[in-house]
Amino acid sequence: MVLLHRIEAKWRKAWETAKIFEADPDPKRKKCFVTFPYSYANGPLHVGHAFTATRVDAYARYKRMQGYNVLFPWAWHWTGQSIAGASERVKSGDKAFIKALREIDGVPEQELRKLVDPTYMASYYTNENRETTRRAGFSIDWRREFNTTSPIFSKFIEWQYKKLREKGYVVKGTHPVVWCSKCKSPTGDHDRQEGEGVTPEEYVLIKFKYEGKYLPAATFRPETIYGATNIWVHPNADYAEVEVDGERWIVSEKAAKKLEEQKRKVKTVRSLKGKVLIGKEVTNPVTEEKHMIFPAWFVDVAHATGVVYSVPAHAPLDWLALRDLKQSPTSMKKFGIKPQEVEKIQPVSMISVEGFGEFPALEIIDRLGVKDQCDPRADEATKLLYKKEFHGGVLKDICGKYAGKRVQGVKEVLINDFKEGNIADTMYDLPEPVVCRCLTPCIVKVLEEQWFLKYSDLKWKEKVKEALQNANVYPETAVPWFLSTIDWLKERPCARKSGLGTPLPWNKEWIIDTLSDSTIYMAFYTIIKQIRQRRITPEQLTPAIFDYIFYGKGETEAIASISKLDRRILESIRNEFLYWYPVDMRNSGKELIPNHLTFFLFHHAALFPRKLWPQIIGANGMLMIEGKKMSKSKGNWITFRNVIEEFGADSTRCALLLGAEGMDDPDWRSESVRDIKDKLESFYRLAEIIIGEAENEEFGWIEKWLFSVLQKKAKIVTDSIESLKTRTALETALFEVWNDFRWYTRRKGDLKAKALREALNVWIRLLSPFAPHICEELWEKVEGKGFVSLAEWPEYDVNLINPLAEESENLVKSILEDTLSIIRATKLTPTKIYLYTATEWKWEVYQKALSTSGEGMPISQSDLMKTLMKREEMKKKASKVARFSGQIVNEINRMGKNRREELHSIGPLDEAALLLEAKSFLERELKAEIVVFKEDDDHKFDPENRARLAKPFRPAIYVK
RNA sequence: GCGGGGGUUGCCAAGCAUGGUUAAAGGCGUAGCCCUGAGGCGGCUAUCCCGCAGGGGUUCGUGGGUUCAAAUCCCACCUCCCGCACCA
Repeated sequence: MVLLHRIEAKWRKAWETAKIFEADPDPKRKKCFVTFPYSYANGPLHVGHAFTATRVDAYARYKRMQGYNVLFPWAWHWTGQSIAGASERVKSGDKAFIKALREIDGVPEQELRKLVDPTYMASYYTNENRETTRRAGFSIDWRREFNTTSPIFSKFIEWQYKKLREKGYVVKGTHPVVWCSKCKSPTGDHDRQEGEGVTPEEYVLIKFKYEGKYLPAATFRPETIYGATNIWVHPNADYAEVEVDGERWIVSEKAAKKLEEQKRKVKTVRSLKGKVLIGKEVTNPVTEEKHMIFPAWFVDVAHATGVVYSVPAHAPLDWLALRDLKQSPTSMKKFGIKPQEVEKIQPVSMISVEGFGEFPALEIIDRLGVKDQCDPRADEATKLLYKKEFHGGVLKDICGKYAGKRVQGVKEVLINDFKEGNIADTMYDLPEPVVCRCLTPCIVKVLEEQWFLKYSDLKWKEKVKEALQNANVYPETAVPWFLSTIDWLKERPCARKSGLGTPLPWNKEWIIDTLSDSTIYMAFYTIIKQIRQRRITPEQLTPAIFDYIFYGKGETEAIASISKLDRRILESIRNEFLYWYPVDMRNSGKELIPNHLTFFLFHHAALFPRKLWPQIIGANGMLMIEGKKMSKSKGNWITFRNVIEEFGADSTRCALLLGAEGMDDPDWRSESVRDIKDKLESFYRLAEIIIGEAENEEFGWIEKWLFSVLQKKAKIVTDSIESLKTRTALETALFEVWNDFRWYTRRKGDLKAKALREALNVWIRLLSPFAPHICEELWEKVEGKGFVSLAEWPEYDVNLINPLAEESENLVKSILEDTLSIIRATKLTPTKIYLYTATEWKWEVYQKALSTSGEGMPISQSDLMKTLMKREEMKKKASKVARFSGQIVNEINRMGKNRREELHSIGPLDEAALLLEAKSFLERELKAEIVVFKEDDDHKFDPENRARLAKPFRPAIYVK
């Protein structure tokens, strides 16, 4: 462990001193620009960040070794309200929060009290996390670091917004939000004490006419108005007559207050109790029928208007309430209702739905056995029927112009028609209570003068889809998710009134939404270095300058003089942008697909020409901790810093990458990190031995074999990293290659060949994107000069592929395995093992069979025989040939085409020679004498008559 | 509800887009042996079941189907996880 830490510190320093990760434009080299979504500076980096970032770094390092001029920059996200919120919690002395800071984040006491200042908090974590990032060994160009509240960055964001507005992508409008009247701000999910996931719902209010006024009854099912039979109000609740936008409405008092928050002009005229309304009549604005107002205790005045209309045929609660009412004539008298008024009310059927008769509500009540309106199953019945009728319902003849239409299809149309005819209005409300963390019940507020990004714009969406198609997405399974997100996105509010960030350029009291800071900021990385080096001030960064840099717009000379900039500087910045852009690879957690990554595409599509759109987009799973989701409250929060200190950077990086790829969620287990650490240490020791022992120039079969399989492994690693399959890549580079080295060592019996050291040289390079420090140290030992970080990536070399060598080793391996299997099955302890290699004519038959089945069609034994019998020598032993060909036809047919071609191209093996070569190895392994015969050797020892079982690639065995 | 991704041999996890070389990579764990003063590390062997000859049998969520051949293709079902907006 000490060793690993020492190595890591050494190379971290060496890289920084040599500045090898600082990337400047170089027209002679291909470039590669990779980015990681900057982390939010309200806490320490955790192992989840580490997983995603390590994937980016491994890719960056791999590309750099391939000769690309790689730029991997890093920055810090300070904007938004989380940091403000967090320091607020410190200020207010939130005990649990402070405890977490102290114990999980490891904030020292003297720093803790300074965190009441949000800017201080952001810079505190930025410093912490920068150090963590350094220790992780990420190959970052630090000259381009910035945070998102810097004045220069703000200028860039302002430019972005001006452009978007010019293109009509930023629009003004209103928007309903869950609102806390005490905090005077929207109450997001994380700010809630109660009501997680609850969003404002739009209710349709059917305006029943009542004495020159309106009684607006709230519903989600306005189509049922054709089945209305009466109105329900709560007799004991408080209602009010109010003036709403010039009309007289009667709604609950609570509803009146809510409407005020929803951009309506509301003036209370008088208060009244619900019972005042009972027994009165209203007019159905659609059917012009008269309905009486009845009392109902299920009506909740805290919900929408506190007025509902009754559709007993299709709404279980309405039917139940009506039935309850009919059964208690006394209560009706109390309200002055004649029992016959209730008696005469019959359900009106107006939706036909499969599986139900005239009155679905009645049927479903029977089926579920609902007792009365207080029975909790009443709710279940309502939901069930609603779903049924919505998806499968058709409106009946009494439904006017909507008759015969499906409920699902006609609903929107009907609502619009009703609104236009002043039959209906709408209001927002919360379907379930929401309580703010400050314990205030929330309401819905319609925010005015809200600014929106018009993600609903169909032309924009089309362009984004092009951008998506233009990019390679890894894994590909993420594509449908992107597509559905693009389709689903609507107007999105893009400015808030609180938190850190850039004010809207045309309305400074609004602050630009934090997610807009992360859409095209990669372009900023390409220019910040020079802006800083040239000491350009924020004031100089006018929109015209950005237009020039990003679009090449305008006369260089003129633009330069207005901003008091040297023309050459301006050109140089423009060129640097053009050199690095587009983004070649951006990778993030999959949870950012529905927001950040899609917005990233939206804004690029809107602001940049096609050739500057992103090239590769990667998404990965969410890190789990010992099988559970990481969360501070569960206490399984693991910081990146801590694991680096405990296990070392290389072990951490490898353990993370070996966890998962694609969109699978990797699992962090401390046990497996320890294993990886041991593995790396043991790899290090093995490498040292190989380096130390290399002395001779041998390059025999086994060396050829090693280099051949190494090529294949290099190819797998290369192809895998290329498509961001980092797990496969590392698994191959570490374990699979290791197994090849093991087999070599075992076969060879020593580590003295210089060729082995050459192979190690390749191995170190294959591993270095993943475990860069340890590989750097070994590179120094094996190569003596330069950085492995800049060494040439081992490309697959087809000239080193040696099928014959591989097949020879396969032969030795399978002899060893088969013999062991025989020993196991027979429980013999052999003293002598006889091997019999197949005779020549069998090889001829075998080759013939391989070649005639070349086209991938199965061969038949009879066809094979026909071909073979053309030759006299074969005819002479026709029965033997027939028996043998029968044995191999199936086996060959079952091979893939490639395998057949490969075996055919190798031709007959000199198995006897190969086995003699491997004799001492086999004797060592099997602890018995090995004797090799040819099948047709007349002097062979073959008491069990096994020799005749020999087949090509499969010598017969006799164990004694 | 809508949308997305999964269910593989003790565990983690490949394979599935291009069906056959797959009882199914690799890692971990477990057992035996070797190495070592001991431990760790390392090496070998085994690890679905059966087997005194390299073999046989039964497997890849469940149930059907296509095919000479299916973990891989088709259909239905069961089941787990994730996202759903003013939060980053």
